[in-house]
Amino acid sequence: MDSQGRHLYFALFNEIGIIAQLSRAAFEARLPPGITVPHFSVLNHLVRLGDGRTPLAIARAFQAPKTSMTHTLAGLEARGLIAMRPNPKDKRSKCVWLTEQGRRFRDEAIGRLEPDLAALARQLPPERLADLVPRLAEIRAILDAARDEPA
Amino acid sequence: MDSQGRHLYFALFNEIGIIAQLSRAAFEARLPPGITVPHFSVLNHLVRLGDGRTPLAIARAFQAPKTSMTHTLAGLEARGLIAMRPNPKDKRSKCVWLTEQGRRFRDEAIGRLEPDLAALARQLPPERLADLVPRLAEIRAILDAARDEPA
DNA sequence: ACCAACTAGTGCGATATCGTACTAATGTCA
DNA sequence: TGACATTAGTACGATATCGCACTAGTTGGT
Repeated sequence: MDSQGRHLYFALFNEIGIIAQLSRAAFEARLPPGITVPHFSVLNHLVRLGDGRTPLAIARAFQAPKTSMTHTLAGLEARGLIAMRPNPKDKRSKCVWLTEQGRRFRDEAIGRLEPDLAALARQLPPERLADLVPRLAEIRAILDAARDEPA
Repeated sequence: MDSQGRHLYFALFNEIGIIAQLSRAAFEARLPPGITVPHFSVLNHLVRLGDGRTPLAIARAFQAPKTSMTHTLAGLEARGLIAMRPNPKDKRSKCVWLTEQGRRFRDEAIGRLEPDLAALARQLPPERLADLVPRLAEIRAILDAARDEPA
């Protein structure tokens, strides 16, 4: 591959890395101190797709290492936003349940993000980026599949 | 904004976050231990656009906080890949210069990344994603502009 | 029923990220 | 020129990320 072709991929991942960084910082600026994007994302995930899932299942949904998820869940539990209960089907495992505070927290967080999302939507109308999500998902799937393959 | 509209933006930034994470991990797996993507990116930046820049200029090019850049540059200097010299135009400031090892290191790193890039290019031909880069750059610019604005 | 291979979760350690606060130097404006 | 605001870089501290290695529990083949 020549320098031109290489540069396209570098540029792509560079933009993606910067957007991830900037969007994360913007999100966290609207969340209470100590609450990170992963914290919120997990709450949101559980509200949208249902709670009672295992830590590993949640980690996989975010393509995140399970050790990172342990840490994120510990933070949520310490703040009373989730409760971890033993998994009756597998004694090694646990199930993650939302608490009342957890649900309320997620709703309030979304309320606080609303003005920024609205401002963003004004500059970037949904229809202008709707096709982006499936295309990015395709790239994500390719990278994810390549993860445990031979060199 | 309703739940549907919100979800589109959440999905977008979620995909971007995951891609950033996966691509970063894949990159770093091909770099020597202790060398991170930011390390490589800075070397690559200096080779492509010229060295002798100040730390702050480099930080801005990556939309990164200057404290993070201090840390990244310290790592590169400790490994002998760059040299920091005083800036003759401003005694507060410094200039970052590539060493011979730095240039060689960057070339070798690209060589090690080559097989993965080629494999990626097979699954994601350049023409299928060429339009993605400017569209992401637009999003990046919007987020960057929103950074220091009032709530 | 047994034992080996595997799996879920976590403790630990190394390192990255980045905000705050500081120092030294520069710019500005009267 | 003097005083004040601004800027470049860094030290420091708090926290996030994540690989390795370990424990407890499960599974599958015999």
